[in-house]
Amino acid sequence: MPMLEALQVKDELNSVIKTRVEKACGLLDDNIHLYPNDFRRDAEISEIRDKCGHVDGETLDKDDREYSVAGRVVSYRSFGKVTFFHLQDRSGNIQVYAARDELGPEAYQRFKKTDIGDIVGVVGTLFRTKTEELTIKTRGFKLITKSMRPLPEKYHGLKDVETRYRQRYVDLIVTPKTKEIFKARTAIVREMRNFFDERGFMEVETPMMQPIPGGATAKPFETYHNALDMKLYMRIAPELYLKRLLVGGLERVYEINRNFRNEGISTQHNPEFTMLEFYWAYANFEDLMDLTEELFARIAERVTGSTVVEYQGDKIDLTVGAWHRVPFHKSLETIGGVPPEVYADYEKCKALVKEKGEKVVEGEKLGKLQAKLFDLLVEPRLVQPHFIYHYPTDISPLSRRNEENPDLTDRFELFMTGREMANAFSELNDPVDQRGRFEIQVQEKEAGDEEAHFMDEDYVRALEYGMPPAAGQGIGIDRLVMLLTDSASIREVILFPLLRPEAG
RNA sequence: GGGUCACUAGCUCAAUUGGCAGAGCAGCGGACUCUUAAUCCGGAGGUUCAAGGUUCGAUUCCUUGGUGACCCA
Repeated sequence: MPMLEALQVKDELNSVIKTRVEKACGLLDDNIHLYPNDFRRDAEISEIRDKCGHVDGETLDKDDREYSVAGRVVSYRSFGKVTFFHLQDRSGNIQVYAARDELGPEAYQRFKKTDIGDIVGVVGTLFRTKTEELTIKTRGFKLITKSMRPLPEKYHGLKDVETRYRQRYVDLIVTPKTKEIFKARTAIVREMRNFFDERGFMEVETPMMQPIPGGATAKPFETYHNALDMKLYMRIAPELYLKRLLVGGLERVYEINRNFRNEGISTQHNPEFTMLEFYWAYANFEDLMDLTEELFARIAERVTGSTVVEYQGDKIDLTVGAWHRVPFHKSLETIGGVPPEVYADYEKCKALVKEKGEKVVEGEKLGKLQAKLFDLLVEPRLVQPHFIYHYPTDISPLSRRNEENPDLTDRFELFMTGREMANAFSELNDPVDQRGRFEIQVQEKEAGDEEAHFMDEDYVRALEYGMPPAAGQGIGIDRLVMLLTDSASIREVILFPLLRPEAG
């Protein structure tokens, strides 16, 4: 039996798979194609439900309209001469009834070889069972794709998270919530594009492989181009390229794409993640706050049906106008409980950071210490949406200085559910100031800070041509999807999260 | 990077103080024409994550490693 050997997976041929392979061999012996591609469906399951979900059984019995549907067999209940099963396509599930009296003995005998997990095509009319369930009565039946592996248990489903992530294809078949999350993810991104397109923003794509990684404080992945004999970095942010486009006169641009950061993995961090970044000429960071409220409220409304969303037991109010706006220093004081005489004093600030168990690196600036206090004492308490604005200049190397206090920048970060959701600022477009800030970053890099910025001469040159005043923002798409799908881990909203190779 | 926990049949889970490794579902054979976690009868299914150690005897105790989850940094 060459088929059997050909299908054998050398170390995984358990008895269930073996039985299915043998069954497949039997089908081939009867000249039944295991993987035909000539069945054409004329309806998706949700269309049938939309059309006939409310039609009563008597009316259905008078209607001899036949539907052709295709999908995966996900359950099976056989009574000998009659069988019920559920068929699942991308749009939903429907029960199917197959009876020997309807199909004829030979066809029914062939049908009985169907396994759970097979993809089949069914042609039939609609009726209601004794329990009033809308059901397709099979007149014709065809195997479309033979499944060699058993699906997880029908009642408990697939519980093991490792298997769910590694074999997402199985998870998508058997866990309805998984499919919902990724449909929501697509809807969120689509809504986001609509929002910016309507406002005259142009979607662009900028390099993901960059000779100089920039635009964020993060450790990059390194790679190498052989033909050019050149070291490259996977981008940590598109920012500096998008702002070059402002110099070029595009004025309103956005990009939704992947960033890569060579840092730890957690329930909130995947090494590759998706960001929206957009840049808006002749606007400032306060305009961005208004726009952000509109954006979030609209997406939440369209995707979940409400501007108040439930996240891990908290009700988060995204309604326009309900958002809080608090200056960075004031948030340390009123939310973090750090008095001004402490956060404004370098030594006292350093002592408090150490007391809270965070280490202090030699030569670290006051702004960085304040940011550490913020992360420890303020961020976890920001459950409802908060714009925290006027960040210290020395941790904001690409932001425009505040006109009244040059030690602060016109920058905000957006927090909710105790985590950062967005980072935004009025852009620094003074090339002299920008060069100076890069130089300070380079010094920090030389002092051992792996996350400090590189000098980017071409970016400074671009600014020297003149970049219009602008505001720009980055929003983490994965975290937004987590929020709107009530997902506790970022891995739930990434189809294939990064995992170590399987053991063995 | 540190800590805690988990890993047993295809899936979901048991296994007393260290004493023959089990159940449900799926699958297989049989009965069954309205079930939906269908039901009934029968049989089958194991490198207990891996390697080593202690022991007469290890799923269980110890060591090291692997993978994952959660918490902390």
